[in-house]
Amino acid sequence: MRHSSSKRQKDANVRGTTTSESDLLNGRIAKSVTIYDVSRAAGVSYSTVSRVLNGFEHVKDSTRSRVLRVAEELGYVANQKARSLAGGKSRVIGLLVPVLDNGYISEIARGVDEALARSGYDLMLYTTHRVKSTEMMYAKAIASGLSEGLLLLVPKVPAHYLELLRAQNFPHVLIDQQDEANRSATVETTNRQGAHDATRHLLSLGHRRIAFVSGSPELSPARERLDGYRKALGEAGIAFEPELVAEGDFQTEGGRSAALELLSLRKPPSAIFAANDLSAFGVMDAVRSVGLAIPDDISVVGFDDIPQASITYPKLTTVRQPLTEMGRVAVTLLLEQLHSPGSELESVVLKTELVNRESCGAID
Amino acid sequence: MRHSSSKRQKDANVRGTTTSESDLLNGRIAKSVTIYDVSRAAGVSYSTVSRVLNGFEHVKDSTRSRVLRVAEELGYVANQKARSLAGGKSRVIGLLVPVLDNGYISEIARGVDEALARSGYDLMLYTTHRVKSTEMMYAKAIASGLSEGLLLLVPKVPAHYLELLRAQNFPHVLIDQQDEANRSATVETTNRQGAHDATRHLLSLGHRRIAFVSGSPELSPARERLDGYRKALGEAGIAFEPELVAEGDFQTEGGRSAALELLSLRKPPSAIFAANDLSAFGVMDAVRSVGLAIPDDISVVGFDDIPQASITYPKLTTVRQPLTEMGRVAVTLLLEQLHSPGSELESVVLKTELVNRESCGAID
DNA sequence: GCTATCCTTGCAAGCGATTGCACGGGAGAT
DNA sequence: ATCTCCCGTGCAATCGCTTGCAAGGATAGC
Repeated sequence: MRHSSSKRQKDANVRGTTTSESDLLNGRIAKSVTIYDVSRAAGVSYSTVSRVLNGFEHVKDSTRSRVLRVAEELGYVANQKARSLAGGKSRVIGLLVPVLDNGYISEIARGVDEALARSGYDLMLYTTHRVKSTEMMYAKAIASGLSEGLLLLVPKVPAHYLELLRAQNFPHVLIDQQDEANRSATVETTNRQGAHDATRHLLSLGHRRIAFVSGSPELSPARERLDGYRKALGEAGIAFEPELVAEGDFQTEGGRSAALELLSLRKPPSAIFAANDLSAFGVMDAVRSVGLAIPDDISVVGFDDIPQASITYPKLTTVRQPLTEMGRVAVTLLLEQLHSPGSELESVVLKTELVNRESCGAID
Repeated sequence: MRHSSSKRQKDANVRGTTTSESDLLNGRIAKSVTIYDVSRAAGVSYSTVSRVLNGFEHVKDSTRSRVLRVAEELGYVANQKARSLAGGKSRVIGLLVPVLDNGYISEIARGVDEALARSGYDLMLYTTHRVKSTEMMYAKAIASGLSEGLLLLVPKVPAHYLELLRAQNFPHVLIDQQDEANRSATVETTNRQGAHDATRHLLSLGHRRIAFVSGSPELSPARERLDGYRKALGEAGIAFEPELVAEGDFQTEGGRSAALELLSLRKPPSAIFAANDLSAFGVMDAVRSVGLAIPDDISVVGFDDIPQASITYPKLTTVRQPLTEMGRVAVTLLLEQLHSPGSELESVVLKTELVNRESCGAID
């Protein structure tokens, strides 16, 4: 029953000869310094080292500081794999995104990254590449077991997958997505209100025929924005005209073709509100391609306020979503779950805000 | 000496009662399925399971398929932590970037992500947040030991850090950055040639006073682009005028102020070549802010061809770097190092290409 | 001065996997 | 028919770390 210790002993010796003390002190870390190395150098047991490193309480101060000093000297860095395998924490959280190609996602990711860095967590980035394969996501994110928690910035998370996360009690937060079942923490924005604001802005400028380029209707934010648009119209006593709503897909190309469609109506709109900035860019391009000017002939409004929105010409008037803030808040929510497992699930709704730039003009 | 096996035995039994066979078959994966679970269910030893899972050769076909089937049925997914701890591969590679806020980086990251996904690797994203702390990077990327290799998309990698990587023989690839010592694999583009092409394009349009908004001079691509600009000028018999070079920083703001400076010269340029697209956007904005038109009064050329370049108005003429391709190639290079450790370090130089859009006009 | 209690610390077990070594059995060689 | 040799498989050890349990020492209460 005590062969284990002798095994360790031998092991330590072997390593001790391979990596000489001087090598270590030289900073020429040949293999890697383990807690055993530290424990030997500090003259304590490895469990004591572990306790010190994990901020355990019952350790004599002198011991603690000695261990800390030695660890520092040897250039010890914890092996996260081993640490988490043994039941400790990996300090890694995963971010699941569809793709990496647009400002919307990278801005949120930036917020996530910042907040994570501040809390000493590392970021594992999982991309679904727009493939909705439950198996893949399951396997990658949870079972491979590298991350302690998961941030889901995926348009439409398969219900089955969410169930899995809940069943396993795996900490997670949905970003910019409703949770019908209300059993997951979420971070959303005031989509309806934002769309309402944008539409009212256009109305206040004198526009009466305001078109809407929608997002993919199966996504809740897309539906909410359409709602906001209709509500504002209704309040202004303007009848909703289905022909003024063209279906887009939150992408530039979809915005372009939707706009082309709207522009070719026998009674074209004087303003186009796009469900997000990306499609607004397509709208702008389409407007110009038929020889119209922005904002003189047509006003355009977007949604999101991704960085590109302020470098277009004219600069895009849009509804700002606090993207990086959303990322940061999501991290906060996730960390709360991690730190106090039993606690109530929180959800946060962030405010949108109309950013008035140059793409809208008054009508007279 | 044989207590170990009995320990395993007991362990397996305990688990067997906790997670019943039916539970597993129901897909209600309570804890997590290990190779022990699979081995018991398949009636083989755990090492055989491991061999099958790792595609080892000497396993009877019938055994192999049985194990595979059982693993599938139980929903087994390898625990990467354990796997890599035990000496196996983690199938994770790290990408080190300064920040996440611009198209240049995310396009490359996209290429990296795609290539990685295709090869079944996961991506760990490390952000330096523009802080050049060797310690941090070292600790995060290598010592925490999660990644098998590292992709460095960092403007200026501290020499000390590179040394560390080499000393440890840690697989890595530098993206868009020269390696003076030539001891690391790199992926670069024809910066000099690209700048040369852009300048010649402007010359062919009749421009004689061509200004250059440089990038941060401590970065090799920035220097090379300046070189290409000067070379083209020289070949056209035009004297290099220092006042026509304004220092930028690869950011939009820097581009704006540099352009303002150039535009206020007593003999302002008729064309401005910016060291990258981001600064070109600043240039465009500055040009407009002084009441000039693009391309009628001033021609503008950028470098990179990030996605935003084609949504500006007018659309930006620029030197295209195959960004996603760079990411993909970097992955290829890294994977080669991973798979054949001893082999020669490769470096790749990708071709740039002038993309002629709308921001340049002829001079008459 | 002696026992009860808490503080410190060490040992062993275990996380889930890989892998060197060894062993039994069938195929090919003589 | 006997001897190699290779094939297929199992056992034990190990990766680096966390943590329950237990023991020794110091401190405090009586």
